[in-house]
Amino acid sequence: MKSQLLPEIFFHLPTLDLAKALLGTILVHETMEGTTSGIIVETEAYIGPEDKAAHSYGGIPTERTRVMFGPPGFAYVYQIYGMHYCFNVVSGEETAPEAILIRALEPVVGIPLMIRRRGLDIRQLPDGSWPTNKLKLLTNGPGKLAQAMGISKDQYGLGLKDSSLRILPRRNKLSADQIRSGPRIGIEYAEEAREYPWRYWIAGNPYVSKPR
DNA sequence: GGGACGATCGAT
DNA sequence: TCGATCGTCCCC
Repeated sequence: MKSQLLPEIFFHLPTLDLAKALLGTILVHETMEGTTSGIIVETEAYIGPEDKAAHSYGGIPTERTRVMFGPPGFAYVYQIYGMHYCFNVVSGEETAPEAILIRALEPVVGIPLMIRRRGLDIRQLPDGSWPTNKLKLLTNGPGKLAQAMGISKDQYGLGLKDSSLRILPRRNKLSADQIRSGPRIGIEYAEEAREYPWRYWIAGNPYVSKPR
């Protein structure tokens, strides 16, 4: 039987390739409150030290960014605007401080727990399904999905291959025409780097934060 | 020690 | 378009 875990080499893909390869994989988090999971539908690559938008720009590690300067496949979690957390997959070898921001998920497991963590009022339809227009509010943005998944600084540095926070393989490979790309979000300050088309998402997926 | 700011979100 | 809210970073 095929392993349910990703092979170690997966995380050693070049960062832009890994940012695309992560689309369609499953992010799982097991906590005391319960388990949640979702399909990764949107990613952004940050390629320090040359990328002015990357926290590793300039190549000098800080206490916050030190995990980016280690091997790939570990969690880089940081707080932004004093109130939100963002979750990243460290990529690149130890000489390359790179990471991939996970920007949106399609909820799969633990939807009631996600709803509770997000403080929203979302109810099942009479047929037992969830309304997509409401459900997307759980995880269509990096701060939202971290809150829904229960990800905070406590998960900083966890190995993503097989710990309580892990990424599992997708069942079917996405074809190239199912992947879209464009400039990254919220980095207007980054001069020439703001144009780099390093945001990737699944075409037509309703859970993407900014569908274009 | 102090000041400026941010890979966001949600209300207006 | 704007305010919330505070850890991080960098300068003094």
